[in-house]
Amino acid sequence: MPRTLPEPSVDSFDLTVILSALADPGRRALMTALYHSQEPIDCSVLADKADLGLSNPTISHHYRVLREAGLTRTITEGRQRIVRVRRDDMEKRFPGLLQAVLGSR
Amino acid sequence: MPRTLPEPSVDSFDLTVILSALADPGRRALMTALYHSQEPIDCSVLADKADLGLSNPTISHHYRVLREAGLTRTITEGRQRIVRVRRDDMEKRFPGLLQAVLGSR
DNA sequence: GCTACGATTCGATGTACGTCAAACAATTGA
DNA sequence: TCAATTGTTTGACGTACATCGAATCGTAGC
Repeated sequence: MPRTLPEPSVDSFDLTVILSALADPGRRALMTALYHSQEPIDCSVLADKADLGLSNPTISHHYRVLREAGLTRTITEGRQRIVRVRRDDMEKRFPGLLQAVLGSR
Repeated sequence: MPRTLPEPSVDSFDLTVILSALADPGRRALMTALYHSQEPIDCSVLADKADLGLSNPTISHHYRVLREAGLTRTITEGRQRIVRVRRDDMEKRFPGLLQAVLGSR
């Protein structure tokens, strides 16, 4: 059965944690691809699309950092992981931030 | 005679550097106070206003990081340093970013 | 059950960063 | 010229973090 991986509530979003998450180029590449894809997407597909030169453990680590910051929601689907941007929550808490960081080009 | 301390041109702004600079709570406190003060302000006055519990060397280091990221402009005025936010440059390069990060308070 | 597969966790390693005390530099005023 | 003031640089220390290989976990399909 599908389940949602642990994530923070909107109220506990921490700007320091969020900016630290977005400061890393690899994580920002993932977020940019995810942000522009609109649809939820398979983690490995997204990783291919972002085309980082990183190992699977490292990419998995980055997904965890993004999720635990509150930027993404991850749902298990069999052996896959489906990830999406938490647009509404981010917009509610830090309006305009994602657009400003990821929106350019 | 007053002089402007070294700073990057708008074209060489690096989002990774900028987000890393803003990710630190102390630097963000300085930036928030500076952002809301509108006027250029003396560095030590700003540091008092931000009320960080940090030593002078550390605060000086943070000012340098902010300046070298392109977030601030610093001008020497005798023994003082006058610092201001590079609003126009930031708005041109990353529109909405400062407002999203510093505006909420 | 057993095997293959996708993804995470563990352990280790190198590097970057925040922090401070001490030393240094530059300016002001006597 | 000298001393006080203001801010920076240097050097050191501890911690946090990005990264990878190897081991582990959970699911799918036989």
